[in-house]
Amino acid sequence: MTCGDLRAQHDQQVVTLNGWIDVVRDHGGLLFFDVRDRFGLTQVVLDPAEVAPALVEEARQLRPEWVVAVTGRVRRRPGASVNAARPTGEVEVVATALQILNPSKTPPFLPTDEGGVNEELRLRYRYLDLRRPALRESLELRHRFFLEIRRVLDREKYIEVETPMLTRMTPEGSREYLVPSRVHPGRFYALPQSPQVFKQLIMVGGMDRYFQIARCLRDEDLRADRQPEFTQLDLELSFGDEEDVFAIIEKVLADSIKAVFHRDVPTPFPRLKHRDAMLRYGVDKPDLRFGLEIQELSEIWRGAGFRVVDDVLAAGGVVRGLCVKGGAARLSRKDIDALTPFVQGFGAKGVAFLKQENGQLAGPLSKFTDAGRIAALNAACGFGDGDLLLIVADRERVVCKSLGELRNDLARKLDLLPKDGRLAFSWIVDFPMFDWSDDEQRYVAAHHPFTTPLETYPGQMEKEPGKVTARAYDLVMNGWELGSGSVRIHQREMQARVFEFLGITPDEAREKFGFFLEAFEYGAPPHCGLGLGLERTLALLLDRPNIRDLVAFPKTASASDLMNGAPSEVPLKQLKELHLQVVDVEPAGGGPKKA
RNA sequence: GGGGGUGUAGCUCAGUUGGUUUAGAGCGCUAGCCUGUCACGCUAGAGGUCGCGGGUUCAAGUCCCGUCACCCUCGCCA
Repeated sequence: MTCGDLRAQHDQQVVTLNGWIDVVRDHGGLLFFDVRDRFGLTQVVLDPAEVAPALVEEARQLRPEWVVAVTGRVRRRPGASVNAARPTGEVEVVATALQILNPSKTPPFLPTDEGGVNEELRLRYRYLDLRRPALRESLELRHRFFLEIRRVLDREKYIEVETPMLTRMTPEGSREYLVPSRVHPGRFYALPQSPQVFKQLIMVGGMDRYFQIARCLRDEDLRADRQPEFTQLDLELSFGDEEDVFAIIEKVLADSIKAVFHRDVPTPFPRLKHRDAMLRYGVDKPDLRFGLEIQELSEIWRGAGFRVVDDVLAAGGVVRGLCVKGGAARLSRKDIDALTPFVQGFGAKGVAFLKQENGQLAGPLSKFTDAGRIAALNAACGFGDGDLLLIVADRERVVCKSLGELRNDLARKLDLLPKDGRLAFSWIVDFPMFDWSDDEQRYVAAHHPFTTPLETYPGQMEKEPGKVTARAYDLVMNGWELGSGSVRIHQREMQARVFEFLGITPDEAREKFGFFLEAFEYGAPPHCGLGLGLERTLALLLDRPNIRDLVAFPKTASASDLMNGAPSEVPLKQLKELHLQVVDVEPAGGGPKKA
């Protein structure tokens, strides 16, 4: 019997409840307390007229968070004392025996504290935080969501296969956590940034349809939507293509979101070419819940005499803008001025604007705007009376980033986000195969080097690498990247060409992933797949601003665990065993450093 | 590595231009009273190195410098 079970139908039953004292209401004579467990809350009553004085005395010692076992008889509450606000509010348990299983110190915060508690404190006492309803709900929904995903995939003939945590470092990709080998001096395992290599080998191994709810670890700087370890739905299938991946992922999400959250997910998800996403939304993870699309305005402003614009266009840059309908009145001069430092944060020089109010043009662009340009703007984006046009001129990359971030910022400020809990999923497709790296002065794989390039003619990769698209795709929802995947290269020759183009020599390739390439010489099937961040998905479904509350024991932005103190120093003896020596370490703790 | 924010009682916060009484409030805690509460109520009490270190000043929670922790973010995250 749990603390959430009892109803009027249990009247007169003798039950024992185990749980935590939630609150005590001592009336001097009558004494009430609520016993709480994961399933609910039940009121217990002691009446001095009915029970032994010793029992009442013992009950008076009770304090919040003590752990008890209470035995008593269920009874319907007298008329006016029914509490309709609680599922168990029709009944109470008349205690006949009380066992204190464990007292509790006064906790730094109570599960019943409604208001915000400092997150640092919550993380330090995470086991207390877990008693709070919000976190309990998160973990229960996480459990049910994962369970549903497994059910759907099982029905679709996918099998879950676990892959190693102690694995081999992979070149490229994110920074990895390393684990020193005791047995092999100077050698290290890496913790997997994802099961990428293994899942492809599982395809070579003939499993046909694989998935895993897999832990991934990345040693990169953290954010609200990034933890050093997180959980992915990792999936791979053989003898299929993009369409099969889209179909199964859409099914998994639609079915499990319907089952667990009772929300409808319309399928198929819309698809957007990467190039169009960048043009229209400035980012590769657009929030499609609102419009306010970016407008290409280079040709309209060309030759208008605006020096900044002319210089940018002459240097091969672009001019783009956002047309804020009704924005002339909604954004004050002060609001608009504040946008310049905002976009400067993304590398732009500033924002120029044009306002039309009662037929009058205003703003720095007005003196460069003749009637022809007004007409052109009207045709391009419907710019008219009462509207505000914000433009950024710069290199394309900077313009995209600035306007993309500005678009999201304005959506918040102008309240453009629908409040209907809409889940705007989309597939971003046709990614470029290669990105030019200024740092390394070479092309790097945009997704990863096992992604199939899609050449428009043989040899395009070598001739026009920047124009080759990749058979890679991202899953985006409400402006968050939830997952990404690709059709993998399964033929040795194509893999060799990609490596060669990336400047990975055959020797290097053999040294770094020889085992992987070798596998592909033994009958690798065509295959493709995807990895989907499950905490991010849950955070969006539950409208949580960060993913920490989807994880039982999360880490801080500096990758510390405030509860157990990880990462910790280790005894010298252990370092020696691992053939490690720590150098250049600052004195530990917050004390002053020795001169 | 860069930018922004926060740090005062166990918790959530207030604290004016640097100075007035002993740095406050609510919740929690402790004690007493209370027989139908359910955030029980009433009365009283305890509880503070103002994150830490330095500096300016007759005087610092308040100003300056440094530092630590946490949050948000840019870079980064194939």
